Amino acid sequence: MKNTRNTIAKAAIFELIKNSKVALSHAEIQELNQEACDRVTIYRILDRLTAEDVIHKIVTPSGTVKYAACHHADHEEQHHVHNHVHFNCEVCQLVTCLENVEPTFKLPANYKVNQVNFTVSGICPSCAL
Amino acid sequence: MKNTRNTIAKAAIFELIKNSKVALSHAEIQELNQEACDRVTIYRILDRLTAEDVIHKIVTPSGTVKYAACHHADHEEQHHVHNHVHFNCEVCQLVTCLENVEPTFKLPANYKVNQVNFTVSGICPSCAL
DNA sequence: AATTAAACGCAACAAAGTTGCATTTAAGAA
DNA sequence: TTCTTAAATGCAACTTTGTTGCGTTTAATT
Ligand SMILES: [Mn+2]
Ligand SMILES: [Mn+2]
Ligand SMILES: [Zn+2]
Ligand SMILES: [Zn+2]
Repeated sequence: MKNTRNTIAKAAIFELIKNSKVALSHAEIQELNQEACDRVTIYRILDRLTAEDVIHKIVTPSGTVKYAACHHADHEEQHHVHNHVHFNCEVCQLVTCLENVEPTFKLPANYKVNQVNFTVSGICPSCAL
Repeated sequence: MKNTRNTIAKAAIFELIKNSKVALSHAEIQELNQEACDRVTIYRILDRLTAEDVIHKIVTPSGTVKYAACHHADHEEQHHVHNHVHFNCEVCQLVTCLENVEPTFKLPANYKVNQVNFTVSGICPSCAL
């Protein structure tokens, strides 16, 4: 694996994502980070954190990209598959990892799975009241 | 429901999507259509066809948006839920609807589902050879 | 044929993401 | 500690993707 360095910006952005109860977009991260580093740097840090498997990328049906921390045990698996469901509320727009909801499905023969992206959109319990 | 008209451009684009074995992006559609109409018009037609439920939108883990024809029986349901899996090959980049693969999952109480987007990426049978 | 709102083209804009390159800096070696 | 070097950053420029406003065209109904 290629060498990776622990920089201030990387640590700060990881903290933001780890402490958030909901998935964050690039724009939200930039704002939360008080513009402490360049937009481009954030893109690159997000790519690195994703490659290191400490955060994962979520793409909603509307096309917006968000990031959330991984909650699997460290180094438990070489390359974790994020097969849990992400819920995207159409009202509050928040995206949450439903870590306990893991869909079961069976692909036809000879398909090799590397990554899954399960996103469900609708209305979350808070907005349903 | 709002009035919708059958224009030449709309019919042409629907044909392209219907006759394609794989899901198509906006850019691919524009090229296949020989630039016969404006980019903006294509965006609007895709929105209309999606609203009419004759095509559906697929967002891949890499963030690219594609469209595929719906294969459910016409008017079978008021608002069809596209709960089948889409496979995105990392080698050939093609996105295919696996109509027969419908994951089962159970959300916690009080979540209302309106739409799902299940995308699996990896290596397709053709590229695995 | 007349009417009318849907659809269109075009220009301008906005958001999201990428690339190249000079400069800075984390981290291991001396 | 200092030296070394490739990783990481900032900045500018650019591309790709999608949106909006508005005047004109056109499908569909009367
Ligand atoms: Mn995870
Ligand atoms: Mn369908
Ligand atoms: Zn909500
Ligand atoms: Zn393939």
